Amino acid sequence: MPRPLERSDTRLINEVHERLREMIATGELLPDTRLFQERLAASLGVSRTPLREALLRLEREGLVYTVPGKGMFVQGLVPEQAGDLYQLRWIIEPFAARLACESATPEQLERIEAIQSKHEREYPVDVITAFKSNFDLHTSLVEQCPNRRMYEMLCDLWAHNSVLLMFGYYTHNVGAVSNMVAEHREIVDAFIARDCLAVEQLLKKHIEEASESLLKSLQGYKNTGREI
Amino acid sequence: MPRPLERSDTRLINEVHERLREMIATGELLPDTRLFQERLAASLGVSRTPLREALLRLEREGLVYTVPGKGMFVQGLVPEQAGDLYQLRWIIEPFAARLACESATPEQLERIEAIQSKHEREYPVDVITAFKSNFDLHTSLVEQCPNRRMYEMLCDLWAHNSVLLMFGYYTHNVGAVSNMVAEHREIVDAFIARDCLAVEQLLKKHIEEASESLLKSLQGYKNTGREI
DNA sequence: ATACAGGATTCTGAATTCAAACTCTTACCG
DNA sequence: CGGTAAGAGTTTGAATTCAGAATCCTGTAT
Repeated sequence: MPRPLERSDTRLINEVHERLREMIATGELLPDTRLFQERLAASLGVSRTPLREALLRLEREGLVYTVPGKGMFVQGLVPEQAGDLYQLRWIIEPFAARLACESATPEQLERIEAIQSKHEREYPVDVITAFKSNFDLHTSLVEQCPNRRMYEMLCDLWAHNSVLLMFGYYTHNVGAVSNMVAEHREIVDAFIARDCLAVEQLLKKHIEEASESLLKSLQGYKNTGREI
Repeated sequence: MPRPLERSDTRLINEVHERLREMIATGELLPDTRLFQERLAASLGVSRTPLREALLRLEREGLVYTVPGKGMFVQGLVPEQAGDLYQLRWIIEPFAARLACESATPEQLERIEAIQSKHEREYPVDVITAFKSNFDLHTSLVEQCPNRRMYEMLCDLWAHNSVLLMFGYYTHNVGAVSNMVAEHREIVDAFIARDCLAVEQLLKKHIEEASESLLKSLQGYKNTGREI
């Protein structure tokens, strides 16, 4: 009997959501940009219906905000929110990484090592690549977390966090990247050695430091809105 | 100058979302119920557009799931997911309660005491009221948490958790409610005494026990779908 | 010149329409 | 009798349309 192959989710909302996330994370859409639905939908080649649905997802993820009768805007950098995000990551991510480490397969360990090696080989790089690399590594540390809901929450936090990294951190203080690579290496080594508690502790410390560094660089940040 | 009064969000999506959450939490819509958009929209007195948008929110909250070309269904009780939810609450909720306790105002303390007293006075009660009471108390403990994103996450977790409580716990093991009331009293007393660390510890223990109790009662649970 | 009023224009929120996918029924064939 | 295929009827996903709100522009009065 031919296995009942499950069809993939071809709804436009997924493509649009993915694309908008990317546009925000890479700075193609700057903070406080007003998102005119007609134009934006046209530029993505879809109608307003799937666009609106994707925007609602992004709203829940904290990447855009709504002003009721007026429209939706790209969420800007509110230092206070940055603190909230890092606090959440600080609580959840190390825990998730420990769980992932406890149930990691050899293939997973190889994958993580590969990502970290690439990360190290390619440094120094442009901001976009460094950001992506960072994202990939943190994602790989938790993607085998057996608590799927926890994993999804972290993905959302990371999507939002990306915006902060792009605008507040790398652009103002790129030197800190080398430090980051070294810290990642420590964590990866612990992970591969299956020292789950060490992974948890190191990641916690890493996030603390990243948070401190970002919040410092956000001092006096002034964002400038723009329209598409 | 007349203060620029900010208009409230009157979008239908909010009403519909709220109402559907309630219908799921109270069991008006049972697990695995298929949600026919036309009929459901009509029964709520709106068109499919705001209904679909509300359903997408619920999907993200984990209360409904989508089968791509087929439709949306009320998320049933997967014991594994119940464990995931409690694990997340265990990590986040005690932390949030501690933060809330640290910055609580006297009015807030009064409010919590009032909710707990009511909770105690009204016991024993029907399942719906007990559930609501429980929800109110847990919500009140974290609603002053300065990390708003954390608070919102907990709201989502609680909305989903409500479904579990309604179907898996109270209905099978109502006796445990009295135990619950006593544990809540301990936590409330610590909160009012501003013993923030005790609040964190007690809540952690409380969630552990609730989780254990629920997972036990879910053993052998078999859910039965239904259509509206 | 500036502030305000009024109307044209644009945009959102919601309803409706449309096309494609899915489901259910029934009829036909092995 | 069981299985399969055709087609009618639903239902979804997406586009379009519509009404009301917000914005912008212009003209007038101070």
